[in-house]
Amino acid sequence: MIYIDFETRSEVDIKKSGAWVYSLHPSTEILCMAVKVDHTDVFLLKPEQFDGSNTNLTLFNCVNHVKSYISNGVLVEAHNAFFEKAIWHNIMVKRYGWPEIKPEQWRCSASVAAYHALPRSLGGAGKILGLSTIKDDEGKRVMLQLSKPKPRVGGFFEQQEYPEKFQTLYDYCKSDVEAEYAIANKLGGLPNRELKVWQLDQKINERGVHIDIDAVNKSLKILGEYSEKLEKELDILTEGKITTVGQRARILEWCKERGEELPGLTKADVEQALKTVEDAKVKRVLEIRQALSKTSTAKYEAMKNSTAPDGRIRDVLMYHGASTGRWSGKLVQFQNLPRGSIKDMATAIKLIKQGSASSIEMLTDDVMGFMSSAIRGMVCAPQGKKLLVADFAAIEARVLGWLAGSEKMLNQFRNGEDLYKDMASNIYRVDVKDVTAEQRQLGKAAILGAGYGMGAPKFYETCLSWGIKVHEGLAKTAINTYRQTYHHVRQLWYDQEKAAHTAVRTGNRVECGKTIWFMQDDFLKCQLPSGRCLHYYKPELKMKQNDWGESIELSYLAEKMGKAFRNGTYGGKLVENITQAVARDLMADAMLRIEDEGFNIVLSVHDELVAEIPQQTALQNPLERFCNLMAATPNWAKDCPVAAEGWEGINYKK
DNA sequence: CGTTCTCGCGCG
DNA sequence: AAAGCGCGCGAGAACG
Repeated sequence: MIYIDFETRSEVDIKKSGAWVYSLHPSTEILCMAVKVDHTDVFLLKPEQFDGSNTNLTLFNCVNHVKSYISNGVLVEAHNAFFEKAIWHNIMVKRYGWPEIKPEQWRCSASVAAYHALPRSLGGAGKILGLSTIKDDEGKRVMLQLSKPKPRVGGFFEQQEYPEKFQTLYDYCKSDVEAEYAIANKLGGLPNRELKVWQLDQKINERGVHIDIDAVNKSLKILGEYSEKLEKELDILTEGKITTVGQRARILEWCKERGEELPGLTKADVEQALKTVEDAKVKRVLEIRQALSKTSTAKYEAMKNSTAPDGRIRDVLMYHGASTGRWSGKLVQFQNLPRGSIKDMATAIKLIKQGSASSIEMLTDDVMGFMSSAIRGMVCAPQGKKLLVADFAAIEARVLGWLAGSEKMLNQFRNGEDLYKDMASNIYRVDVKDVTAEQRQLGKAAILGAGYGMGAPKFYETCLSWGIKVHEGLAKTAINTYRQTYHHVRQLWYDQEKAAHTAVRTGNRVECGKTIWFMQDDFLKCQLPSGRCLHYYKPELKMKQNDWGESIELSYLAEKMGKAFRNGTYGGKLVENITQAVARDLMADAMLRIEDEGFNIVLSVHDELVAEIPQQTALQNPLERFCNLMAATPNWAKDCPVAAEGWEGINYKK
């Protein structure tokens, strides 16, 4: 195994453009590369040494050895390998003529850390694992300094001028490789199945998602014109006291001065206030706040910054981004695109491409809403191709029913019954055929919300935030009805909590339904039906005083913003973790099957898959095949009622 | 002036 | 038997 780490510099902001666009830019340069071969000492190469010159004999031999190892297929590990891959392919190979490293040779220590539910960052993982080779803050500071142009004056810090800074950088680079090695030593690699999943993740990330960049540019123009207009109005309206809609404190203060006191400025607060506010100016300010608070502009900016010359954005999926194993998003976060309400996306995009705010204003008075709705459509199939999109139907509810062994719920899904209506009929004690649309809404909220132990007060709040009519008594009835109807689910909360506690207390292996809890090294592990494990680092049981008395709480070590803290957990939460994790495993399995059959996956959004295929294909009915592959269950979930449905088109939409 | 923290918002 | 959960990003405020 070879461990590597690059330090680079560029005019491009990697945070904004992503590693791929960064690595393609002509201003991007390698400052140094640290290499460790197995357990031998780390050595450092500067660019002028990449061809073997300017070195002593030892280093010269090292260079040649590493090149031949790589050509012979040795494994290469990096921390967040996508970055090293991009630099390798676009700079080491293209500029310096080094051999390509094949996809199957790469390993990533960050993905291993993430698999263990540890911090993804090198420093964070090293720190929480108690490794001695932790990152030095001074080194990091210097790295950040040397990696980008000097503030204001421009130009880079050069080695001749700042030899000490460069020495700090070289040491930092070498220590990063040592830290990477230490983490790899401590945690090992991914289990075989997960290695396959990670390799697929990399394939998808390298393929990228295609963007209609012309439409993005036109959208930015429209958004710019329109928000400028509204901000000007805001400025005039408030006599310069408020200049942007993000000025939370100023807005609240200004409203108060005019006799309209708001509890806050959340979406719901503003909606509520708009109903009652008398003052016309306050009303207009809130309207503008509402219109411009949409995150759409930022999304379009992010797309523009990260789209490569070939029209694709790469590295938008983060493997095992959530502790449950779900993917999370990067750069343009494609996991939280607004659903939008545009029916005819193709026509909407055509309109946007005409590029004028006024023509959209003629169509709708909610320009920002329209632009926000159109974001999904920026993702599109390139020339000659089309998108296949499919999603799992109510996957978490199905998995929960399956894990809990609730025959009632499983049969409802197998028979294609409407669970929401049935739930409503039980809550309101009316016949299923008499359930009103409004009653069904509450039934739906209960099915979606009550599965992980939510109590009546929280359920009441949740319903309100979803705009569902409810009162405290009704919320209580709904929660009780859910717990009675699906009592196996409730039982699962208690069983999982007990099993986890027992495993921590005794160190024994504890089977619980379809999962197995056990301790290994410093982790409490929960083995899922797929064989993958959930991880809880350094678990502890402690007495805790609650509203309802004293009880034993399970907690584990987590990290946020570089700070370690104990995260308490309990039955409902564990069941949620397991359910989400199993749904993710079904997705990962589907992805492997689908990619294997020649569909090119470009996005995965928890329960939804987007793939590209040529418009002309030999396949009879590609969409049907796609959905069938997605809904097929692996051996470990044979009796889990999974269903998928989809559509095909040029522009992505909901 | 740059970094860190918090809040709010979008999705599942 | 009481507790919904999982993310990332942008913007402003707070901090140093």
